[in-house]
Amino acid sequence: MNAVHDPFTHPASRLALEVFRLNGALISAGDTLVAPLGLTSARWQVLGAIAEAGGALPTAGIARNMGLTRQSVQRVVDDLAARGLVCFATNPHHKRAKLVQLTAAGTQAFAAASARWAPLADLLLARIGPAAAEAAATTLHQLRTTLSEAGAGSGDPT
Amino acid sequence: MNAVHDPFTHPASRLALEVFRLNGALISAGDTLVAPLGLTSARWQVLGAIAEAGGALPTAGIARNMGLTRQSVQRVVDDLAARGLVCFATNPHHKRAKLVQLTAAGTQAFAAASARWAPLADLLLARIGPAAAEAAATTLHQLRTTLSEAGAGSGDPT
DNA sequence: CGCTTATTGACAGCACACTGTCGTTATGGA
DNA sequence: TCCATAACGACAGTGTGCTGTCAATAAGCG
Repeated sequence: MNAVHDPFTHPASRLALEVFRLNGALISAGDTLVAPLGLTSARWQVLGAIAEAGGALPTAGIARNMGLTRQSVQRVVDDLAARGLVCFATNPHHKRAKLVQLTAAGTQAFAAASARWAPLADLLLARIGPAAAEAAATTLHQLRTTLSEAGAGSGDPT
Repeated sequence: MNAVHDPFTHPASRLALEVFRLNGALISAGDTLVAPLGLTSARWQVLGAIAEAGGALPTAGIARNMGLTRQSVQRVVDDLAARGLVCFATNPHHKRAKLVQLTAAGTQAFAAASARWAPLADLLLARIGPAAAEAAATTLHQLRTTLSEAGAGSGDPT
C-alpha cells in the first residue's frame, strides 16, 4: 500500500542527503581547523583513534576502531610517520604488526587540534541542545545498524 | 568556563563521528544497490539532480543544487555522457555552457535506481519513525548552517 | 610436527571530491 | 562602445576511501 513515494521527498531520502551535506561540511570545517597544524581531518581522526586507545595499537586495530579498512588507515599512518607524528614499536604479540605510537610531536598536535575543536563543538552543541544531539546520534546509529543488517556489513573481508 | 571536555566524549564529537560512519554506510549501500545498473552513488545522485531540476541544466547548476564543486560534478557528467546516460543540448543563454539532459537510457536507469531504493527507504523510515527522521534532518541542517556561518561557507569561490 | 585458517602489512589500481589555474563567454557599468 | 567582473568549462594535481591481491606471521587442529 505504499503511497507513491516521490524519491525526492521521501523522508529517508531527504535525511540521507542531509547526512551527505553535513559530512562534507564537517570534513571541510575540520580541514580548515587543523590545517595550521599541518593536519587534515583524516590524519586528525587517526591521531585521535591512537590516543583514545591508550597510545599504541597496530594499524588494523586503528581501522577496526574507526570503521575503515586497513588499507585506508595504513596510508594515513605512513603519512603521519613520514611527518614524525607517529612512530612504530615492536609488537610482542606479532612480529610484523608493529604498534603505532604517538610521538611527542604527535601528542602535541592532537592536543592542539582538540583545543581548536573544543569551542566549535561547544558552539554546535549549544545551537542544537544536548537533547537533540543525543536524539540525532541515536537515530543515525539506528540507521547505520539497519543498513548493515539489510546489506551485509562493511569491514575487512579480505 | 567550560568543563574539561574530553574530546572523545563530547556530544558534538560523538555526533560528528556518527555522521561520518553513516555517510560511509549510505554510500556503500547505495553503491551496492545500483551497481547492477552500471551506476555508483555519485552517478545516481547526479542523475537525480538532473531529473529533479526538470531534465536540463548546466553542470555548474547541478553542482550548486548538490552542494558540490563544478569540477567534481563535471567529471561524473562526462562519465555519464560516455555511458550514454546523459547528453548535451545547446544552451540558448550560454554558448559554452551546454545543458545536460537525461537520455532515454538515463531516465530508465534513474527510475530503476529509484525503484531499488524505495523499499530500503521505507525500511529505514519504519525503523526510526517519521518523527525521528524529521527531527534528525532538522538537527543536521542546523549543524550545517551553524558550520557555514562560523567558518565561511563552502561553495565555488573559484 | 605439519597443515589449514585468520590476521596483518604491503602494493597496485579505481572512484570521488577538493583546490588551483586558464581560456572562453555573458553581463553590467563607465 | 569598451572594459571589468562574473560565470562556466576544462585540465592538472592532491587527499581520502575503496577493492583486489600477495607474502609473512600467528593460532588452531589432526
